[in-house]
Amino acid sequence: MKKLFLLDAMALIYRAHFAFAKTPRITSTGLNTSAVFGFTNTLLEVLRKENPSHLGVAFDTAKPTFRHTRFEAYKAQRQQQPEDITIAIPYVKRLCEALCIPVLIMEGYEADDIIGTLAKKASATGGYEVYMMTPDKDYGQLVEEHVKLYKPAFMGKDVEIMGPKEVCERWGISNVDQVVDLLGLMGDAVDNIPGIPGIGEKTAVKLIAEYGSVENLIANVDQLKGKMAENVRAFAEQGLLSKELALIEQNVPIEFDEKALELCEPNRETLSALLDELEFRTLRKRLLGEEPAPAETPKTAKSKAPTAQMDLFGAAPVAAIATSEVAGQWETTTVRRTVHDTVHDYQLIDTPELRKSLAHYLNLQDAICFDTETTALSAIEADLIGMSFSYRVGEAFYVPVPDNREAALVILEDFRSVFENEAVEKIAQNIKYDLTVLANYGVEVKGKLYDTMLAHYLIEPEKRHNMDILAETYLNYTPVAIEELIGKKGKNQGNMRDVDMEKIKEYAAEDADITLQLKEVLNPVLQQNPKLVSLFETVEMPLARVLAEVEAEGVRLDVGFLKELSQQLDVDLRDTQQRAWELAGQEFNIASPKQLGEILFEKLHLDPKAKKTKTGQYMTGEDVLLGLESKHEIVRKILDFRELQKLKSTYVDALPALLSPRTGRLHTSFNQAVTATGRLSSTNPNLQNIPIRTPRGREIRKAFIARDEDHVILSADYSQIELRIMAAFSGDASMTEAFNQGLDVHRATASKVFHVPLEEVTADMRRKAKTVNFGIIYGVSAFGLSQQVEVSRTEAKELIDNYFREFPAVKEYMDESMAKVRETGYAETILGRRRYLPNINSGNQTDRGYAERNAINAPIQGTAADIMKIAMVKVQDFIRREKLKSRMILTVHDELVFDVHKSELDYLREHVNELMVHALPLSVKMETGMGVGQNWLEAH
DNA sequence: AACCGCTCT
DNA sequence: TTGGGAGAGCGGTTA
Repeated sequence: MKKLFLLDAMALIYRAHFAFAKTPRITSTGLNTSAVFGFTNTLLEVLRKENPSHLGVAFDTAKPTFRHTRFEAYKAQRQQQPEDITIAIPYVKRLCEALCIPVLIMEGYEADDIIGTLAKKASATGGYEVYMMTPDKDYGQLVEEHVKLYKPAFMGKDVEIMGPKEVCERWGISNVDQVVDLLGLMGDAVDNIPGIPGIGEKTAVKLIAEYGSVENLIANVDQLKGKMAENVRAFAEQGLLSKELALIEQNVPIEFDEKALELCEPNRETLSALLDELEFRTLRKRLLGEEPAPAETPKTAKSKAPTAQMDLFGAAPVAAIATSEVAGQWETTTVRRTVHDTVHDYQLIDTPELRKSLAHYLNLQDAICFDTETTALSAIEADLIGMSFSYRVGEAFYVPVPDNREAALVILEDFRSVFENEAVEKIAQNIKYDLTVLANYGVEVKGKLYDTMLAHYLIEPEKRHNMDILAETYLNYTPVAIEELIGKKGKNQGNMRDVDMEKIKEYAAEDADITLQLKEVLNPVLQQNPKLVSLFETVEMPLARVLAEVEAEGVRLDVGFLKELSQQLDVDLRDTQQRAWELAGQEFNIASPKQLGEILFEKLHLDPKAKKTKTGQYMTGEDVLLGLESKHEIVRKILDFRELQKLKSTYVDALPALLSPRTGRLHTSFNQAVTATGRLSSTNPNLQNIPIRTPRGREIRKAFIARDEDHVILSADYSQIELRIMAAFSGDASMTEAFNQGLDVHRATASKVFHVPLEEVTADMRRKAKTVNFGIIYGVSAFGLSQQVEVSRTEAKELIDNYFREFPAVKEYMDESMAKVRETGYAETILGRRRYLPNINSGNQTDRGYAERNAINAPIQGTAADIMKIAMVKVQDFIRREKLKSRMILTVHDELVFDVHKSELDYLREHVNELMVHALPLSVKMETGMGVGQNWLEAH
């Protein structure tokens, strides 16, 4: 049986383009090659894995198709094709030609019509197994016994091959022809098929299961009720049209030329030139087996181990350890990987002798790279499956760890000396995770730490920092995906324990190897900026250790209290909903902004000029609703409902579910490499957004309690840290003075701006001044300010003008900040943490404005983060040094929270205050606020 | 998956 | 007259 692959170039190009959206591949000449690269990889993967006998690549034409002529609206409002894609298409065509693959184009038809037609023709000959390669779902309609849908691997998902059975199961239909009925109802945003409003996938599947087709559904519309019946009636024609649009043409006047589709030899010259132009170095090497210029292999740190001869297959570590008596027991696998064309040597270390020998050699190194394999994403819950080590590029070792905890501890003992060796630097990607896992097995990792993720965070704070992306960007290498081992996420995700040892070894060892290589590449970049080196070594790396400890400590949660609160909220919620329904005169989903908007503005006509969002929905945000509060009783009910619903679902019900089964406590996870400014973030759960503003929300803080009767919660927060930094950076005399004299800075500001003595400042004046103070930090405009303070635009402008007149240095500082960014391209904190703001020179005023505000905010917010990070490191050092029973348990941007043993309260409070205030002295002094209580609320 | 809305500093 | 202060994460709805 011959094997024919038909590729939908357009769909694959689009997919590749968006897959690389966050970190596009750019050549030295500025050409974005993401789409071409993605497509090429997909194409080569098929050639390698599937070994087709025939292959063709179909494109759309730029000319209008029969769909355009038949349906005017078709693709009318389809968004403009991204420029990078337009540019990519000719390259993809050239690539196909160089690879001797026919390019299938037919004027007036789209790629799917061509593929549909050829698939049917090929299938009719009886000699072909046809695979249509595309991520598009509408191809489902073409599937038959020997014509299959081939969905390429994507974002960790495996390749998926769908025959008629799979397609029908996927959509819950009885016949693949019904795919078009489904699309007719639910529409398809990508292909600009409108469908029927209000019908999504779920509903469409249900309706087609019952009625079989769009036509039959329309004929039986009387059996439907409510909104659904209305929609189907009103949009019946659109539904039929949509179905027709979704139908793929299978009679395109195109010949099925078997000879032309046969695979043939690439044109090496054309291909070589093209790959050079695209700067696809690895691909070039792999396809043509030659390099334009010998690429330099990264060199590892100088090793103390005996250096062995490197042969082509890099058997160095075998020789290196051959001096030991266990030589010969090393099970060496040397694999020449076709995908990456990389030579490596990964070894399985699974006997006591091998482990001891490995540990011996690890202890001789200046630096080692390691990684842990575990059973869970959450480090707190994870069981160790194995560890990998590497100290020379291309060489790595994998040590499996048994399921049984006792046995696991025995193995860890073999490596305790290594982890606790102060003289050996430890390199890892996201090292906090590994520290936590090992700590749970009683192993403390000592010595200098080097986290490649954090190094990259300092180099490129706004990019992504996961290892796979770093490897692709800096090593031009695609590592084995974890999904290849345990499958995609979801209910059927496999357990790493069940995976073949050889595969785990390759995967795990590779991670250590790659991480080591990344350090070799990233560190020189970091070293170019001495301030970043210092920030990395004295702040970020020590902090990673601190965070691991804080996370592992966790917080005690009063579950009984939350349970009661939940029941109370439930009652209140029902009441509020009932009352809102009565006031609306009908039941509706209050949580649906869409339905709510319709009730408020179309049924109750609360605001004739209600604003809509860009997606055509009424805006129903809190500020809008507050403006309507006096118009109708229902508005208050809706605001109440929203508050209750938020509290219940996001906090009261969610938090207890996240308690650790192991410790019974709540362990957040701090992310040290996500924010653009240097702040930390907190997830699973986010403990940095626990309510405090409203009385009812505040209650939730009562659930965060001290560990027992001998402990209390201590909260310590920096007072006005960002404003103090602003005062210090600008050198503004009166603001500095206000702080250094310990005045209420907002009151002092009001006094100046409104020209009244301090004691005559009213509450309202202070409120306005406070808003301006905050607004300034963010680079506010008059309009934005007027919204916040609820004053007229004129008054807001006056306020700002007065402000700048009274605090001229602040104005100067803001201008200087922007000027500096215009000149250098980045904003910088006091410790040299950078944020790149290329849009500061953009012609687009929205983009430029955003960059300008960031030029002001980033150094301030970032410096506050720097200071807090230093304080945390110092405070934790103090707690360790003094061997206190008290623990740091949370950090919320400018606040630290402790679970304090009562006997240590005064001592700790005093030192925490000192360490925070003097963490990084500025010309404006810092102040803290401290509070103590049985729970987090009382501590404020 | 995108959006809307809402929580925090 | 519409763009119109910063940084985050999460739950619910909708398509």
